[in-house]
Amino acid sequence: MIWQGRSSENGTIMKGRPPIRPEPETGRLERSFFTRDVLEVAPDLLCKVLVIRQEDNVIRRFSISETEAYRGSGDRACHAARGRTPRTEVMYHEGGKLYVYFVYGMYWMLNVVTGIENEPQAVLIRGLENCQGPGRVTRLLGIDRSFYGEDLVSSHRIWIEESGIKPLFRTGPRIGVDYAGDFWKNKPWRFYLIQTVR
DNA sequence: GTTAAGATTCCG
DNA sequence: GGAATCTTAACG
Repeated sequence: MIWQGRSSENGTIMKGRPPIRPEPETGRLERSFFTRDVLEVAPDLLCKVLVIRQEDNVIRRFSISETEAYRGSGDRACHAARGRTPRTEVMYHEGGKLYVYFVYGMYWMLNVVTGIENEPQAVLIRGLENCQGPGRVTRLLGIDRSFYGEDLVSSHRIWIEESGIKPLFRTGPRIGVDYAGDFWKNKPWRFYLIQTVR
C-alpha cells in the first residue's frame, strides 16, 4: 500500500513517502549563539554538529573541525570590506543565517553569519570530520546558491546542534587571503581542531 | 559591455 | 607550478 498524505511542512500532497516528522531537535543552537562577535563564535563552532536533511529526507550529521573568522567592513580579507552589495547583503543581517558564495568558477563556500544587524561578520566552514577544505565540504553536503540566506535557527533542511564535546584547538593565519595585506593576512583567525575532550 | 580576480582543488 | 571555470564587482 502506498502512503499518501499532506506534508506537515508545506501542505503539498506527497505520495510514496512517509510523513516528515519533526526531529527531536533538542540540541539546536538558537539565535543568541550566533549574534555574538565572530571571534567568539568561530572557535565555539568547533565540535558542534552540522545537520543537513538531504532531498531524500535522509538526515546526516557532521562535526565541525575547522573554521575561519571574517570580521566586519574594516577587515580587508572580509568581502564586506568592499561594501554592501547583493552578494554580501546577508552578512549585514542578524547572526544565524548562511552566507553562501561561488568562487574560482567551481566551488561554493559555506559561511555562518554572526554578530548583530549591520555588523557584517561570518564564519567560513573550512572542515568537517573526514573532510578537509571548504570546497570539499559544500560538495559533500550538496550546498549551493539555494542555501544563501537560509536561517539555521528555523530551517528544516540545515541547522547546527550542540554536542557536549569540548574542542582542543590551535589558531593560525587565514588561508588564501594574501590580497588583504600583511596586517589582516596575519591575524590568527583560523581555528582548527587538535583533539576532543569528553 | 568588458575585464580582472578570486575565503580552491586537483593534477603533473 | 599551473589549469580549470564562472560569478561578482569595478570600471568605462
